[in-house]
Amino acid sequence: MLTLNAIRTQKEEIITRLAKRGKDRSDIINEVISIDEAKRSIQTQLENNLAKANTLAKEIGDLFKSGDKELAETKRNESTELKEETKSLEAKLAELEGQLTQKLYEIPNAPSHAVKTGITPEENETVFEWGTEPILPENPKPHWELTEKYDIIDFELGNKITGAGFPVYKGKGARLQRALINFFLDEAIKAGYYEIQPPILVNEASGFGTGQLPDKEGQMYHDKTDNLYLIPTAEVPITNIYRDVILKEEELPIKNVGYTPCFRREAGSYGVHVRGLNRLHQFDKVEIVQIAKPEQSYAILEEMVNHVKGLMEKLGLKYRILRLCGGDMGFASALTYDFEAWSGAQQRWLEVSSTSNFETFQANRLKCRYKTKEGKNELVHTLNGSALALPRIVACLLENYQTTEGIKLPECLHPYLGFKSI
RNA sequence: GGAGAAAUGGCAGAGCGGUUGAAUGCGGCAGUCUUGAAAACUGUUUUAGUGUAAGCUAACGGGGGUUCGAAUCCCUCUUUCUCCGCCA
Repeated sequence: MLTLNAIRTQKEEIITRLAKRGKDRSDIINEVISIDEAKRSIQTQLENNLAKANTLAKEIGDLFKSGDKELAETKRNESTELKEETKSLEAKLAELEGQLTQKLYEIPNAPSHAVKTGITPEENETVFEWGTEPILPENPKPHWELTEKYDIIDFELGNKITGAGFPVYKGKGARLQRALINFFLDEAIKAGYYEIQPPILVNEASGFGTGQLPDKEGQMYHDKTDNLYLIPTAEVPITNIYRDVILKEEELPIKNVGYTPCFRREAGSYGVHVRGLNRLHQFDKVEIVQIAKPEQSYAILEEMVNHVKGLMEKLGLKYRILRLCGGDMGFASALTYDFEAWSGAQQRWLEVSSTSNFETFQANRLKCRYKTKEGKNELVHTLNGSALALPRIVACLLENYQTTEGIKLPECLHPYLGFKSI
């Protein structure tokens, strides 16, 4: 969430930046400010009361010791009265605090200055393109036909075991998954990332920390017995490592990478565009996460984008990079680049990575700070990106590398695969 | 799953109803000494809110209660440890 301090001191700027999401939020910002003012005034009264009560308590203690029972009794009554008042102030304060956090939770992150105002995906800006249209045989097959033809991914079997959106990878299909995961992890490690294998079930506090809760409750699978959530992305457990942590300045930036399965309920998605691997309930993803000092975070975002570019180019997949417009960005993001790979047989772009700077939005919820050289604690910036999400990469690899003699997979994967083609 | 014990500052570890935001030790930081370092000595060393500031307030796992007053008593939740059972 946005910091109260930012809302108080840079109100106009925040309103301007929020407007990039295509909706005016000045009302809610003003509400926050007025609730905060009311809250602070109550708080001052309450603290004065408590100070009085503390003094009285000390006096009473002394009076009892010196044996002046009568005066002690008088003061005791005085203190009891004071307590009534304190209770009602506490109740008011709690209520205002509740309102305040409620409002703060409703406000999305303020988009960075580089972000274009807009609402729909059509308004995203293409900032980079690479690669050429793959040369395919006559009547190229979409991946869901190829997976069936070569018997490498079985959607029907997944239906039987679990349900739609949970495919079974078989034989070379399973090995391709494993190869991609290892390839992505190794590339990240070469780039200086530290590998983490986190839990894939997280508690409520972690869901709040990265912003999935309270809003996107319905997007996650929830185990009610133990009140745990299946992660929609490794971002959740990996970023939550730093919840309630004060880092040393020299530790930053922290670069972590982790492979996890990801689970998304995808409530409300349907239609041809979700066929095959295009949209799944369970999929594999390698995620890169960085924790940075504010002044370095945008340079780091570029570095992360370059890392993903390198992966796409080694895989030889035609792709483009979009800078999302305000309205298409996630709730917590200040700036997001989406990578889309070209799917030769479907003749459409598929999103394969989303790389974002959250600035202090997550850090504020996480209470993740670092101690500056001057000894002050300041919120860090958090960033993350998919590097990469597997299913659509697999779809594009299968489609774009299909030939009449089989699917000839790119060279960078050969050492990981143990074979060259399917 | 059953039985028991515990949770205090960066760490270790006192305190068990009234100058205890918290003894003591270690660690960290600054200084004295030294050519430099070590040792020794001296000082300092949590976070958040509020206020121009002095200050005030809150926090001893979380939440609630008793009391004029709680780290200290009571309830509850969570976590950790030990023993037993089960088990990849």
